[in-house]
Amino acid sequence: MGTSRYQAAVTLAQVAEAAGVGESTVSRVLRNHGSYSGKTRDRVMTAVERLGYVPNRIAGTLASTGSRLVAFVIPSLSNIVFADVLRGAGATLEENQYQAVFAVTDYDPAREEALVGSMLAWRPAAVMLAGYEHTGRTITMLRTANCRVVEMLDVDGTALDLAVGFSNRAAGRASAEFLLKRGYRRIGYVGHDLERDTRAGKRYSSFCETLSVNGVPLAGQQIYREASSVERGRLGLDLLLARTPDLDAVYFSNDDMALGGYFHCLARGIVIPSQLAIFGYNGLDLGRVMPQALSTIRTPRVATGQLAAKLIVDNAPSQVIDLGFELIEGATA
Amino acid sequence: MGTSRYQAAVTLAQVAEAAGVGESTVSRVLRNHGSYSGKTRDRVMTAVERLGYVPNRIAGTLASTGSRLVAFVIPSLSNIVFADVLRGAGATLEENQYQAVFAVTDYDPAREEALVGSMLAWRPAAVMLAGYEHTGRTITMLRTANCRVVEMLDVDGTALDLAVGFSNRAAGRASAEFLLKRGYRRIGYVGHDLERDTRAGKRYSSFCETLSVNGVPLAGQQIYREASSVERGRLGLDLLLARTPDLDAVYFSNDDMALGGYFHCLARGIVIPSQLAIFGYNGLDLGRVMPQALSTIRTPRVATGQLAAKLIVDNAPSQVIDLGFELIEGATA
DNA sequence: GTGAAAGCGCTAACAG
DNA sequence: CTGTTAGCGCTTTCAC
Repeated sequence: MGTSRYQAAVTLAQVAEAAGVGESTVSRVLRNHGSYSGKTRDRVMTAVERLGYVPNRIAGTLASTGSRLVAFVIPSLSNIVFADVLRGAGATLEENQYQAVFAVTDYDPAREEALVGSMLAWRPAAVMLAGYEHTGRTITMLRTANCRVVEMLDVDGTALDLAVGFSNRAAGRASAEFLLKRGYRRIGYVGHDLERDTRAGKRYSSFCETLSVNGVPLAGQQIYREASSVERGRLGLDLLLARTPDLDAVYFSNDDMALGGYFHCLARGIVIPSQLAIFGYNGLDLGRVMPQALSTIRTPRVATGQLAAKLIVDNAPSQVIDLGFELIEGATA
Repeated sequence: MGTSRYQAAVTLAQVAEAAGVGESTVSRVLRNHGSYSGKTRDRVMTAVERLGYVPNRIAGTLASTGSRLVAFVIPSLSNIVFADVLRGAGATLEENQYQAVFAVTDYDPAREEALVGSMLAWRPAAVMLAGYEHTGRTITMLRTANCRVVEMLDVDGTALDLAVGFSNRAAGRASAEFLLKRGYRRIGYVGHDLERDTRAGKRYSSFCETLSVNGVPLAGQQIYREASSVERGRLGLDLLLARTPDLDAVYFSNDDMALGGYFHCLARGIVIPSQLAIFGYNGLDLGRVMPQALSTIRTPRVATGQLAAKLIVDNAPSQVIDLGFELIEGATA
């Protein structure tokens, strides 16, 4: 077993010989492309079955020009957002015999650059990225490569080729307008690494601007340089309230952070929303299940993945598609 | 842009010509394998830079015998468990220039079979699976293929080649023993699809057996046929308590389900743990952040991924590695 | 409807 | 230290 179990793989040539036909005939039958008689098909399939032949896609891809590989270069797998996108794309790609390959950048543009480079070495049909913020070299590589590019989960910027998502700026603005409409005036923010998660950064700045424009500047904030987590949401709210006890509402960078904030309130006996309102972002399922439904913005993550995949499969022309989002008026704000 | 932007990719031969050297020299320099002078290296690298050459790994893999592809065939991406495993494996694989490819089965053995088949077409160096329960054909394909196989997250069974994980049976037993030791005697279970998530099934049966052996049979259960979720945890506990109001503890199939149960108790004013104890499984970070820390079992998911990758990179002999787990005595049970 | 032959772009001997 | 030469296993003309 293991390393010692060597067994030369069956090749198409062997199948051809066993079936007593030419190689190209086997290839035609297997890909159901071109013409062949029912009789030959049976002979080929019998040989395939008997020998346990598994086509070698590496060779197939090299021989034909285009590959059916789609490369996802995403910031994180722990963040359910990207898992949702991948899930959305999965079905469509699979139906069309595409294969997904992926790499994780940890929100680091330099890593993204390196990973895009190594992905391109597989000559993928498309590269799928998050957002518009890439290094110059990443952009150059992508432009030079003969492949489609989809920038996902953002539409606030200039697309390289295709873009599918929604406006993070609009989401930040909508969140601010909602809190203002509800009458909150002492509003704080608890967030995670804005520099690297540029989409969270766009929501934040747009949120703040909207508050300012309405004469209600942000009353306090706690921003971590690390990734978001339930724990940082809880600690962040604790710290923020220690500095600014008179807040009446807090906007969190996402639902995970908001859940942490919710837990903090529960633990400290802070009544939601009368004493403190909480607002999140993402619209995760768990927000609906909390004792008080989380007020948040639901983003079309699965749909983004689905559409991104469909655009690639259909070889659609370059375009930007805004799928919008939905504001959930829960019970926490 | 898009589909119209065609640009034949630069090949190694072109680089060789531009640098005025042979193809194999370029290959050696690029792979830093074999010997070459500093002078030629510079000429090659200059040409590579100038032409923007990106090696074609498809061709490289076909020419050399072994591929550096590792295929992950996992049940789900929404379940953080598998994201953790992938995260663990990612770094090691990357350092060693391996590329991860993946496909999602949705806990369906038939889909697993189909996906393993199409993965094998890429001639991966290894196929990474969850658990031991596979169809006969899947097993045959895996045995016939000349590649390593790692079954992850379980050690209760017979490994095909390599296995890395922990004992789900032991985890179920430990959970039961813990609850008994704490004095609970009216114990219920709320779970998700046991037939497909066979690891959850093993925990369940082992949990029940342990209770029975100790003369405290399971007092009630609510089992869904669908995947786990916070929502099903909450609804499940609601239904279970409606039928069996006198429970003093509930074992959930995982932490997500347990969180749902926790939310239900909060919403209904059920005091934890005096009125009802809650016990989960997985040891997710959020369990520590809940107002009352969740009592659960922490599994080494990232470590499983890391080790699985390391075994492949090191081409280790066939073996089964039990990484164990840790019981977290939280505040909910 | 079918086969022969020429590559796809690279790596891996093997000479030199 | 470097160039030449076979392939890797398949797809794709192009004849027949």
